[in-house]
Amino acid sequence: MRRTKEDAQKTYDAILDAAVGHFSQRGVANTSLEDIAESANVTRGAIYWHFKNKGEIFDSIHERFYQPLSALLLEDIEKGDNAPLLQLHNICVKLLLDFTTDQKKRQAAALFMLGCHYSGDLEQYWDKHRKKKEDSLKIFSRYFEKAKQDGNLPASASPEILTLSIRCYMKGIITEYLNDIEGFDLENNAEKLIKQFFNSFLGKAAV
Amino acid sequence: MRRTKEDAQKTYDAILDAAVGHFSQRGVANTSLEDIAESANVTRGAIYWHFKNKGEIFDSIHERFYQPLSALLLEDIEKGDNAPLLQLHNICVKLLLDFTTDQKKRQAAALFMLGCHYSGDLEQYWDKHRKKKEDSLKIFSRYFEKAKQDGNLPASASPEILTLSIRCYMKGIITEYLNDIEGFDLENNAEKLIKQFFNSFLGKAAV
DNA sequence: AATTATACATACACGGATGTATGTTGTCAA
DNA sequence: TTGACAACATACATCCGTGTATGTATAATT
Repeated sequence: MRRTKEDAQKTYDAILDAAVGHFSQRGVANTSLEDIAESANVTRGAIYWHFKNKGEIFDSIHERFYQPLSALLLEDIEKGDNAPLLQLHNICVKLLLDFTTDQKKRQAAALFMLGCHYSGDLEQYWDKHRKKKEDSLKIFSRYFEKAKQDGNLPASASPEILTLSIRCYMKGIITEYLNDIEGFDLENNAEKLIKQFFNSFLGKAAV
Repeated sequence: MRRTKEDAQKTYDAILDAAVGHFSQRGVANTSLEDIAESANVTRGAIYWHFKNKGEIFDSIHERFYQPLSALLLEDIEKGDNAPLLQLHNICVKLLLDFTTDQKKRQAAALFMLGCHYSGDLEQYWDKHRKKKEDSLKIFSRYFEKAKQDGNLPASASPEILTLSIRCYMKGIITEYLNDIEGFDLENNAEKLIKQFFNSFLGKAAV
């Protein structure tokens, strides 16, 4: 039954895919390794060969999910558009609309935003995952600081509050959507919701 | 060992208090009835006498938490202020600040917003709990509809989008706060964040 | 005052999940 | 071609949580 390296990589990926599906739907704690193994068409033996335990699967999923996200954000900010607020507006809309089409992203987001309690076995990953999250969120603040420097923010508007605000807003939209995907028409409302936000400190013509 | 009615009520409450603590901190699935019993200074026997199983504890917590919340919102809207937007602004700030002082509300919110997956044993409560949530959220829309009728909204502003927007915003603020209570200075930022929202369709002088 | 039902504590039976130990087979290197 | 090791599958031991059955003392009932 010994497979080639590519075969092994396939089962590795299959295990992660199966895990993300179960984790996002039922939560990490409610998912047994047998559940994952069955969905991946392997046995628990395969899982224990590739991973130390369930926590390591969880952490591997996090890496696979956050790396492209961080890369996307970094790439966008360094593209250096000269209209940072419009740029931020667009990437927020893009991020939201991505969820409507990409099931993998939906599952991963549901997992890390709703499906996991960093307690017990997962507690050891809390600091690590939080730092990665903070790094991504810091990028958001750069858009506002840039806009402030360019004089595109009202003097009364604070980049710090705006950063916190858009962060919470995005989080709320995503979690409310993920909580009831059928009942939340994100596809039609994503841009309206984001525009609503940017109207709060800009004239409507700005976006 | 047979206790009086009031004694029984006390252990009932102690069980719920203990349960909400564990549930919010470690998640429902990661909490055993033994954990709850120990914190409540009883044995699992007491729990099984008062509740059918863990799911029923979970549901009882929901009732104890949502009833006062719904009542508060209903009372406020029927008070019938003639400045509905200011009224909504104020109650949003109040709801947020409540979390900074009331640990019980914090725990309950953390439980239902972060700590539970309505799968397995809890699946049966999903519809019921979602309907209660929807009922509370409908109240939010009444503020905007009232403001629209009074002509206090720009013609371009849609009450539907505004309702969805404030709902997501509040959800995001609360979940981000609960996710990292130490790192999120809600006490100082609650009003700033809410004002930030209401600036989107009112002059800054309005609030 | 005797009985009964209440409000639990204790004890037990069971399944299910985990982790490990061991078996098996194919692959690749020498 | 033949070890040797990689990539699993299988089998086993153990523990933990649940649910229930039973025990028990006391409050309420009569």
